Amino acid sequence: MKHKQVNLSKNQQIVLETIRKAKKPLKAYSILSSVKKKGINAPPQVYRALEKLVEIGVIHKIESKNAFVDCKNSECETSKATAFSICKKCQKITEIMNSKLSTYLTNFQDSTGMKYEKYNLEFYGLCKRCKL
Amino acid sequence: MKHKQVNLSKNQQIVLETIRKAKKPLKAYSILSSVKKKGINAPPQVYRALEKLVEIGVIHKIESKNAFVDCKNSECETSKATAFSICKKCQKITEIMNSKLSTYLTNFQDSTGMKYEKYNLEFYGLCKRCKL
DNA sequence: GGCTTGTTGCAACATTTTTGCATGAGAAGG
DNA sequence: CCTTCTCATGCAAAAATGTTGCAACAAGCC
Repeated sequence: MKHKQVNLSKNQQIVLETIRKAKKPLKAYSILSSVKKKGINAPPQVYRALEKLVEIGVIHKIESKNAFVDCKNSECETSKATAFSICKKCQKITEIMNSKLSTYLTNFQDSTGMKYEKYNLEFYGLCKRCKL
Repeated sequence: MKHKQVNLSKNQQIVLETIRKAKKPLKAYSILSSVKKKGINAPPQVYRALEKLVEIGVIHKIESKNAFVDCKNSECETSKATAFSICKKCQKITEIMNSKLSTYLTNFQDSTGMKYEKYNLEFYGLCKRCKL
């Protein structure tokens, strides 16, 4: 799977690297402490990088966890349609890539006449391993 | 529409009342300042009440906003399946009650074999009024 | 009464996120 | 080559959000 490359600033690259190397979603301060050795010392530098990375879609924010994961889906250029499964026990988080689901949700229309541009869906449950 | 009633403690009732009277989602600290006159003075009292209220399903948390709304749907006894639309401009938030959607999502199965017990979906866009 | 269980109140702390401002590096245009 | 503009940087500080721990209280029950 090929990673997307855009013009990222130095800080953005460092933060993105850190998230990509992690096996699980990272919180902002855990990112901060990881990147201190690389010269990023203060929260705003991390938050600014995260904001940009989310905007261009290379990472996603897990809203219910305040944590960030990299997007494994080379198709999604912006984070307009995201879905995750979250194991309540081991906290494992997986991005759901299911075209039927995304088609369904992207085309979903409610009764209020609102036009949706973006959605985020988070499922909770027990993963295969924890279910035993 | 009838409101659910369970054995709520005093603080839980106060917090729930406050949320029900509000026309929009309330943040925890805004609730706190509203209820100071009623003798709730510190964050834990509010957070504990919120936690319980979410658990029994009478309010929901809008994860991407850290805000709480009361559940208008007398059917939903626990907050196992929630969907909201959020206007990016006016911030108006509406709970989506659509049985097709909830059936679809409740029965959704991804490829990892995980069993979902709960989901939360948040749509973003422009509401009818802001679209003009 | 003594025991348990759950709620309350609160101080203190921890975590997460934002603001504001001064500096610096690089592009665009004269 | 110099100015100007823009955007990224670095950082202090604060604001906003959420948690822990503990002491007290109240209600039920044997």
